[in-house]
Amino acid sequence: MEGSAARPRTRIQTQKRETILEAALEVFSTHGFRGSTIDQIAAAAGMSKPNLLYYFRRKEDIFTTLIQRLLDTWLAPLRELDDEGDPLTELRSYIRRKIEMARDYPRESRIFANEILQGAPRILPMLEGELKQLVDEKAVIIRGWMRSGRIARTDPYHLIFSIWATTQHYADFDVQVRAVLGPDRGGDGRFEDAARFLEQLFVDGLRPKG
Amino acid sequence: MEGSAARPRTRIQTQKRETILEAALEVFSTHGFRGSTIDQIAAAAGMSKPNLLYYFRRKEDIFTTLIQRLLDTWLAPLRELDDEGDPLTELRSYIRRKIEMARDYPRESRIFANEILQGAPRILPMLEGELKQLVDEKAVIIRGWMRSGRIARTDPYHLIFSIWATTQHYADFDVQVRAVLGPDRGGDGRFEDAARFLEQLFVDGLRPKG
DNA sequence: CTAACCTTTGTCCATTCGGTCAAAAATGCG
DNA sequence: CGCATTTTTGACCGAATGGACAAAGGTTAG
Repeated sequence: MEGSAARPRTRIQTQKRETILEAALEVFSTHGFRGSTIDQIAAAAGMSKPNLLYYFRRKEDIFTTLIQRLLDTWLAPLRELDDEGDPLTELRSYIRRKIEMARDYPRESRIFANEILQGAPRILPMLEGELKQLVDEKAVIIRGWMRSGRIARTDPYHLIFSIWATTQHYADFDVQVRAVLGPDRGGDGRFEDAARFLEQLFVDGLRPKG
Repeated sequence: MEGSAARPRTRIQTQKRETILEAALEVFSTHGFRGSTIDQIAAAAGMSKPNLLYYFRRKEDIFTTLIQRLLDTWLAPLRELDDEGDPLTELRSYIRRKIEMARDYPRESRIFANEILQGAPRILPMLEGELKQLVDEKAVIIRGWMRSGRIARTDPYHLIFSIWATTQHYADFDVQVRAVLGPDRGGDGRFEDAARFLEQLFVDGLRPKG
């Protein structure tokens, strides 16, 4: 049977494909799609290039499979934003979850950043579809909070963008963050500091006036 | 005489090197260093590959020359942050300048983003040197404003990071921003909307309490 | 055991890419 | 003009890369 079929049958296939995707995440996230080679991924996965190509016919198949799977994980925090909750608490939790993801899953963040930076040639449909739809939904919720005066009136889309930007910054631009903070402050504490700063900024910035 | 010498003598050399750097900015900013080819740059500059290599011996020489020149432009807005001015006004102007740069010079932003995403292999010294030094200076100023109670107490480094992140987001992730905003709101107005949102967020978020 | 199927590998190929080189063309100068 | 210097180009090279393929090695069920 064809190994690279969409639905792997055997346990060994599932497992090896998993190994490959993990290796691909590592490689793609640091070099981008074009900068990564099949050999690198194969080496990281501990197998030969032809063997890897038995499980995924083309380099691009690895990438698209990987990124499709990642998108769900990546959007999970926003999905959890709850209409029913207290607005400032909800937003604070969202920020905290996003910072934790930047800390714990920086590769996932970087792989998206890399792709989008280059014009999102392979994932534009996802951005215009799944992503836009989710953001539209949540923007309605946020606007509702604003209308009822529970947070300050502002643009919900740019609010979401700014949360994405500030939190993912600590994954995507980690080298720069550490370079600027220097050896003293660039340690593990930087995520906690960032979380505190951002929660303060957004909570104070969004607290309803008057 | 050797064309690729550090100091070009003739007018034609200066001019052609300029043409190459402009073309390189275009190419590097969309594909990153590794993803860009000398042929692409040569084509964009309207000359043959060997001719380009007459002016710059190696691909990396083009990149480092370009990025060294860009750094000054890129840091100019932060340099202008003035000790003497009114804190909130100064920060508001800084944000506005940065948004304008994201709108008018997105390629410059992307070239840095690309490089840093990949671990800043070619510019790490600049980040640890020039950049860190400038940020350290400005952090002192900002901390002074906090001490005197003119803005809320918080972490000046993360404040600067968050301004970078939010403003550059509109250059680096432009495709995503436009995809999410959709055809209606994704037009030219998005930068103005972003500027308004960010000024409000930071001014309200930093206004001294009590 | 053996036949059918799954997995792995060595080898090979066409293309792309960074870079070289020598020769040709253009330019500047006395 | 005539010579020297600068600029441009076509041809070429070795290394890297994505991918194909057939043969070899394993595994499993009857």
